[in-house]
Amino acid sequence: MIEFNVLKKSKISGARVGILKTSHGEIETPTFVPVATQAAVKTLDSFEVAKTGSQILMANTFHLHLKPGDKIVKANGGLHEFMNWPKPLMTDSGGFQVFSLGFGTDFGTGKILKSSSKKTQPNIIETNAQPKSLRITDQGVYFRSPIDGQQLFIGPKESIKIQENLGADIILAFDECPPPMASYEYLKKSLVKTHNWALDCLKAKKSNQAIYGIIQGGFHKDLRKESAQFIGALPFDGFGIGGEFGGDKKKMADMIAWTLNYLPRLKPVHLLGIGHPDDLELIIKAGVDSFDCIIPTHYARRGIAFVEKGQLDLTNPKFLKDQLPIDQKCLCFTCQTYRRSYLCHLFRAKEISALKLLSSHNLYFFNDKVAKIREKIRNGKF
RNA sequence: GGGACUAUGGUGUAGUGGUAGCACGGCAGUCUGUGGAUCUGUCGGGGCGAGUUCAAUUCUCGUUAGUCCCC
Repeated sequence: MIEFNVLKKSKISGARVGILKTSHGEIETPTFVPVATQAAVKTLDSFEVAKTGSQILMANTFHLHLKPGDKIVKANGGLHEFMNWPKPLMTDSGGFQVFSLGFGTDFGTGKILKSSSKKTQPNIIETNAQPKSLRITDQGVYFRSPIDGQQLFIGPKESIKIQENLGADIILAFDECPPPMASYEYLKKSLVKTHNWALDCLKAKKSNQAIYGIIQGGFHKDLRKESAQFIGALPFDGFGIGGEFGGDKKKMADMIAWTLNYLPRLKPVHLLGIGHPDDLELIIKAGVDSFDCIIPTHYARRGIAFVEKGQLDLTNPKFLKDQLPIDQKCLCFTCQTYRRSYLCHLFRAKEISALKLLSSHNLYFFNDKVAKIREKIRNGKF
């Protein structure tokens, strides 16, 4: 179980600071949640992750079910013990992976539809369309294991069972993350599915883990409202907001704020999979308490370093002569120890230590940025 | 000193008397509930000098360089 207390609400935005108590410690909110899909933040061990100021991680039901198997994790004492991370954990339900494996693969798209994309026109996925490699039914999803091809099925009950075996502090209801180019009718029908699955998840859960219900609805205000009202009325411990929100970042923030209007605000709200540095202030002002995103670690592996004024591509040879740390004001291990020139060399030489050093910096940067925002909220300046 | 073989983008290699292809690489994009991935675009080439021919990277000769063998 968790306990959530809002300590201060901003008077100039929807932002708020709070404390989320779990049996593995307390989390200051709003907080960034690094992604540890396979029970690991890529390139870092749990001690290194802790040094980046991370308070909670998010592991993945789908991936861990396939490898090594949730029963293996359970036999090893659960996720906390397995990965030697004594702090709070949450697990994603696997719903997003269904999208990613299905329509995401078919259309070569992420969940966010880029306006510049010509291949993926909106409204091309009609009500009864199915992705090529899996089948989504009212009960759940049939798919083939990407590992050995065997037929598998995950529905709300299965997802909850897996998440109980994994043993995170916070688990998520199994939802359908609809493709961004889905028609209105598809989204409406998908929403019914997600809502029914939410009921099934609550019914199936036997553990004392906290569970968040997921709100969908795409970029339609009426569907977001309907979803928030339906899910918000159920006895969840918190809520997740998923899917995409349409258009630009401003519209995204407006849609999140709109959705929050229809949720009970005494419970924590997590925004799923959003968190580009340009999004941080917007989504916190909209009122979310936590959000996960692969960007800091994913971009780190491509050589993109986040700094106060934007980002640096450390694979660019111009940095070979740059004696400065990544960010002069940053107190992370990497910035205290190494220069841009050396990191640039490591990236260009494809040394794996480059990925680790930059992942560490980027996570520190994100956590630090959010910590500073918390401070501003406390001081009434945000 | 004599002989043989080879010479094509940055690297490794195809092929051809008429527009030189592939892989890797470089550069630029892409990336939001994970892709060290992928994808897209782009850069870049027949050692040098003669000859034959309408046309030579291709055929011939010379030259230079490299590799190997012999003395």
